[in-house]
Amino acid sequence: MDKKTEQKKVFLDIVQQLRQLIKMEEIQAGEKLPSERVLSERLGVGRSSVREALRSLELLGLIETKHGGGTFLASTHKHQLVEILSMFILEDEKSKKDVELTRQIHEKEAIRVISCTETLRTLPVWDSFFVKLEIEDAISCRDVLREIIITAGNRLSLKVWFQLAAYDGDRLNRNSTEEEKLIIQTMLKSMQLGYEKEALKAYEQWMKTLRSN
Amino acid sequence: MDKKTEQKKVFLDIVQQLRQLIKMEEIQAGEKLPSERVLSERLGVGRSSVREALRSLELLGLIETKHGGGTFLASTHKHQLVEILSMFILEDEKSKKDVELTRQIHEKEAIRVISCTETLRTLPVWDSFFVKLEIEDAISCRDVLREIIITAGNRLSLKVWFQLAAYDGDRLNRNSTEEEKLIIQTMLKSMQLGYEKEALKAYEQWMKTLRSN
DNA sequence: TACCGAAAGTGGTCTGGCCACTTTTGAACA
DNA sequence: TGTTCAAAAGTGGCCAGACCACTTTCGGTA
Repeated sequence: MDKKTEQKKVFLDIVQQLRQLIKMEEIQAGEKLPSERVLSERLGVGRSSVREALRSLELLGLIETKHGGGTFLASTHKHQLVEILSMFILEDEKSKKDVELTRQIHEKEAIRVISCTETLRTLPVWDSFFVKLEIEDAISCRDVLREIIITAGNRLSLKVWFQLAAYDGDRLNRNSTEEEKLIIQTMLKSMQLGYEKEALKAYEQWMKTLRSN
Repeated sequence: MDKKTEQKKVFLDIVQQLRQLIKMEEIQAGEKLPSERVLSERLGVGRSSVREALRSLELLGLIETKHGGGTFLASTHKHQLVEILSMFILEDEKSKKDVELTRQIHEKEAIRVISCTETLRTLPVWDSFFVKLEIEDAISCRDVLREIIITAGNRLSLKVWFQLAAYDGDRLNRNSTEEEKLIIQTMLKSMQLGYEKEALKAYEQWMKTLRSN
């Protein structure tokens, strides 16, 4: 059970304790954490060790710091993770392609899940998209995909997706063209009706269009 | 260098410089990095700042440190990432289920890719598994899945999978029962022949069996 | 009541020190 | 010549204290 209670490194231990502290004191996203000096005293460790732990979490994007202001629990979607990982790991073109493909893996699975789940595919939110697609000018690829992934209900998959989507954000954030909107409508319609195959087919077409633009 | 010294955080700057250093000096995975004191001097910053950067990368699993020995560029598959993220984000049962589902997303996609790709599904490696399944006693679920993901060729997907697989490793590392071996054979055979549907069906059955044991 | 400036609080960074552990070195030994 | 092993050097782990830059807080003045 306590598999790693005998942590060697203090800073890893602090990461653990920080987690407990956040849970105990019910610190919500965006709220302030105790100051470095306070943490140092409460946990009985040096301030530099606390900083090592905090900096680690910051790099992971789990906390944010404001010089002179304090340390705050991050509001989810601001992970530097992919940026850092990509700096070290992904450098060639093949890797960039991998990022895109991996992102699409999660997107496709979400479409499958929704198509096959009565309660999800009949959600009113999809109808709202039809309205948006006709009325609003600014609908980005990302908006639609995000809703899909969120609805599919796998939070971890969502998290991975956010990171990957942040990586080649330019293309995703661009507003959709009329051609794309049509494809999106087809896809959503198929999904609503539970036509998994058709929905995925439309999705593939959509991605193809995105690449060419 | 193009130092964009907009009062950015030194430790983030160090992370960048570290990356360049690794690239410049062609430090390979497993090889040693300069010591903290040397880095501190070369980069013209305090040792504590260097440590904050190194500890961050350590938490990400990009480097490994040996007390008294030195700091080493990590040999890929040892990312603590999921563990840390899950500590903070995934705490309930639902989340554990998410980990499993997310892992399976990548596995299924790999099976699809291989099934649909002549050059991949006809690889001799699959035949070798049939022999192994019959002769060797110790074949773990993980062995088979890993080969599948590797063959599919998406390195990022592989990386994500490694992390997720590490998360609930107990079940994956266990040796396969005779029943499971039969299912695996069915799956591989279908995959070899390009029968995507059947392969996935066998896969689902396999996972179901795993859960019940 | 509204405003402003000083004080307090907080993160950012550096220095220097001590400890524990690993690797290297070199001298004694076989 | 080759081996062994203990001392020395190298390295990470951790802490205390100091100073700076910035933000927030708070009390007094207009």
